[in-house]
Amino acid sequence: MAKTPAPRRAASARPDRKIKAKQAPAATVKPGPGGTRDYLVQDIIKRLYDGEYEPGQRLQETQLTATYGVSRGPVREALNALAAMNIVELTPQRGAQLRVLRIEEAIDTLVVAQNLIGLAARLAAQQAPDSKAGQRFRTCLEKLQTFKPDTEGSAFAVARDNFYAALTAMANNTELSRILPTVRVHLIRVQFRSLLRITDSTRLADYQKIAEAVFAGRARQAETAARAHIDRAITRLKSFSSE
Amino acid sequence: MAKTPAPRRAASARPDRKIKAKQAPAATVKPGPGGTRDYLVQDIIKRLYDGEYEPGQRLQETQLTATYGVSRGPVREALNALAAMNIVELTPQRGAQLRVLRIEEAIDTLVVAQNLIGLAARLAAQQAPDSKAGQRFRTCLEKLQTFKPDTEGSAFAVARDNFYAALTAMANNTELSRILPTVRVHLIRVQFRSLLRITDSTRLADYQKIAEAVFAGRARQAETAARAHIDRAITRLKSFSSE
DNA sequence: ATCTGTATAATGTAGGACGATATTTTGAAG
DNA sequence: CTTCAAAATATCGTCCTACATTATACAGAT
Repeated sequence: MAKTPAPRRAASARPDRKIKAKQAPAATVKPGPGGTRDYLVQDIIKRLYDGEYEPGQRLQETQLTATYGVSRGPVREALNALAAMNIVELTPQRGAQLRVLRIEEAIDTLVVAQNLIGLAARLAAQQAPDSKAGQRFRTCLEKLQTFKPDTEGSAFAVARDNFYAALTAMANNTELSRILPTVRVHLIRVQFRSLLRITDSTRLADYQKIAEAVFAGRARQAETAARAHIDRAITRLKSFSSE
Repeated sequence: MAKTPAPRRAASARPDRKIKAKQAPAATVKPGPGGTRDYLVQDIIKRLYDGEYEPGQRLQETQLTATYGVSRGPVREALNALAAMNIVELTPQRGAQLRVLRIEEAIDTLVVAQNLIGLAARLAAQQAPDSKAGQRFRTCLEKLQTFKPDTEGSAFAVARDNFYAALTAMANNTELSRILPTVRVHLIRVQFRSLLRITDSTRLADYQKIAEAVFAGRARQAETAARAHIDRAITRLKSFSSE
């Protein structure tokens, strides 16, 4: 095995990887008081999804300061927020590094997501299907079904996020609403997209099944369906981790 | 004579609650580089457990700066970290306020905690009991048992935290280890101490039962025991919320 | 070649400053 | 006297500078 080492600072160990320093000064952003940190967080996530930043890349305060035209204070706060979301890894005196999920960690995340989303489905099924949240959930499902089964890209990702968000909202559990968005399932898709593609073939049917159980008020069945859906991804990843 | 310091943003919504400012200068702390923020977080939580801070109290940066003898930077970072843990509520331009849970929110939190801790117990039971994490778990259990059944205060809270942390560590799921500490079950105890006291009578037995199942490798039983333990608190709270 | 000490770079924190904003207080109008 | 509006005040959000601490890189010694 090659060294596992975390190339500490400047990837001197692998000078090959030239992470192109951002070039776009990004026109100093100033969305208003209190919004700077959130903007940084959102933008860094966006760039990560867009491939502009890649897992493993180090995020240096000075560099971010220059990129966004803000001072170190908000930058540090944004990095702390990202660390709380498990998107970056903070090491004392070493700064922030975009997290790279080992496949085992991805499985761990999915296992937790499986439980929480299963819980959400169960709770949602116990709510009135015709409530405002229920109707929103129905709308999100229909939106999802407008996509072809093999659709890729951010449009479907957004629709899926909305689907889960609506499911969570319908569950009507404040703590669940707080905690579920911090489980960064999407990071897994960013990193393991190719491995998971196959499991996507049945996803629309899965969503349908979950929704039907929810609307029928069958809590247990809704939970089972949700868990089964995520279980496909887990199984798929496991088959690669054991190789 | 100038009137009392005119509390700036006195909780206008509830002016009744008299909050006394802390007085202990707390001797400037300097645990080393990188440790300042964590120390602040831990100490604020500790004071909350000890009743020195109470839910609803506002935490002002200037005041914390004076109390701990650190600058605003680390204070702000600590407050952000506490917000990520849902211990304080941050409002733009209004600062931090120790969170007050409505009883329904407390129940929501316990429901989520029930699932996650149940998951932790199940996973832990599937691990080797003699592993390093297993031994640590055993140690934490023994430590817990040294407390009298009706113990109150931060010492027991810390021991219980360690117990759950050890259980989680034994579960060997990185995502669970990240997410479970952000579910602040103990805040509920701080706020609803009187309502939950009765359920405390059996807690030591509950912990024992969980640990036994874990060490015996009975995953299902471990999960059930963990869920049952938290279910007591949920039931208790529900009986008050429906009144 | 490996080890060791120094130089360099980046983080962690301090402290001061200023604009923006929420709250309180003051003042005016009814 | 009550109600509403404007001024006063306190606190937050951000910027800036500075310095100590610490990890890394590099050069020199063994």
